[in-house]
Amino acid sequence: MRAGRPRASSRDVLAEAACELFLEQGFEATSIADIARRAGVSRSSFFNYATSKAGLLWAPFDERSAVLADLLDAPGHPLDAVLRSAVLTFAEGLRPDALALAIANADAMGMAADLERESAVRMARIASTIATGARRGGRDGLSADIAGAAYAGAVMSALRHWALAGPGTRALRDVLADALDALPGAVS
Amino acid sequence: MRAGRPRASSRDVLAEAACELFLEQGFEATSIADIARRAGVSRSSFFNYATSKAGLLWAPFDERSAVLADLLDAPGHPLDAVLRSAVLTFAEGLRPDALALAIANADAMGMAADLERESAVRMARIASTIATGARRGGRDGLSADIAGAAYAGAVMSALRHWALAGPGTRALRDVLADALDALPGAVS
DNA sequence: GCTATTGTTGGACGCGATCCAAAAAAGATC
DNA sequence: GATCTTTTTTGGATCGCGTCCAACAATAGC
Repeated sequence: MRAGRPRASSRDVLAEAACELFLEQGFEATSIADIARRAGVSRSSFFNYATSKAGLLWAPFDERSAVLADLLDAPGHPLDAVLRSAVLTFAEGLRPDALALAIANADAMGMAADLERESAVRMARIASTIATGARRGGRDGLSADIAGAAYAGAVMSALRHWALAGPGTRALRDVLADALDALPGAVS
Repeated sequence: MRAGRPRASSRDVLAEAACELFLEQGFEATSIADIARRAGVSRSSFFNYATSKAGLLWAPFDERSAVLADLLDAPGHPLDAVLRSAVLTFAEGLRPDALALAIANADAMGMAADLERESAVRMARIASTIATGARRGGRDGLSADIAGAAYAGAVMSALRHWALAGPGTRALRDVLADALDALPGAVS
C-alpha cells in the first residue's frame, strides 16, 4: 500500500456530483463549492481532482490524448495507417461517461457555450498532435496541419455522435472507425 | 453627426496598448485595469470595446467570421468552389494587425497558452460554420464535419504562417489561397 | 511510539467579468 | 441659450474562479 493519507473521494465521484448539479441548476449557476459540497469534500480539495470546473468532465479524454501524443512520438515514420491505428488506440481506452452525459444533455445543463469552448481546445490539441506526427512522416507543414485538423474533426464528430446516440449503443471505437473511413474523399 | 457622447477611444487603441503591455510585462501579469489605464479610459469602459481580455485581439477576426457565416447562409447549394470563394472573401477584409503581432511574439508575450485556447475556439467555430454549409450542399453529417475541420485547419494554418512571416510580406488572402490549394490530397 | 509521506482543510488573495446608477458630452428642438 | 434625448463614461459593488499556503489529519514502515 502507498503511504500517506488516503484520498477522500475520486474524480468520478466529483464528476457525477457535478452532472447532477448541472442538471438541477445549470452549469453557470453551479459553483465549484457546490460540487465539492455535494461530493463531500472541501472546495480546496476539488483542485486535487480537477484543474477547473470545465476540465473536470474532460479529464479522461485528456489522459487518452496524452497517450495519443506518446504513440505518435514513438520512433518510426507515421504513415496514414499509423495515424489511423494510433487514433483508434486512443479511443479504445477512452471511457468518458460523465462527458457523454453532458454532451447528450447539453441544453438541459446550459452547457452549450462551455462545451463549445472546451471541445474546441481538445480538437485543436489533437489536430496539433497529429500534425506534428504527420510532419515527422514526411508531409510539409501545410498539408500536415490540414490532415491533423481533418483527423481531429473526425474524432470530435465521432465523439459527439457516439454521445448523442447513447454510450450503450455502440462502442466509441467503432463510431470513430467509421469516421476515419470517411476521411479520404471528404475533401475532394 | 450621430447624437450622444462621442467615444473616448477605440478598439484599435486598446489593442495597441494591450500589445505594448504584453511585451513589457507578459500577458498574465497584465490586468485589464492596466490596459485601460494605458489607453486612457476606465476599467469599466474596457468592456465597451471588448468582451474579454483574450478576445480583444480577436475582434477583427470574429467580425469577419460573422461575414463568413452570412455568406454560407445565403441561398443556393454551397459546392466546394463556393466554400473556397467564401473563405477567401472572409480573408480579404481581414486586417488583424494586433493579432498578428501577438502570434509573432507569442513567446515574448507569454501568450502561448492563451493563443492556443482562443485560436482553438475560432478554429472550431469556422469548422462548424463550414460544416453546416457543406451539409446544405448535400454532404452527409460526418464528411461535412471533416471537411469543415479541414478548411478550418487551413485557415488557421495560413493565419499563423502569415503572421510569422510578417504581415507585410504577403497578403493574407494569397497565403490562404495556397493553403486551400493543399486541401485536396492532404487526406489521401 | 516516531517519522515520513500523502491528502485535506480553511482562509486569504488577485483578477476577470457582470451589473447598475449617476454623471458627462454631444446633437436636436424650440 | 435652455432643455431634452441619446450615447458613452465612470466608479463602485458583487460574484466566482483559480492560486497559494500553513496547519492539520491519516496512513505505512520502522
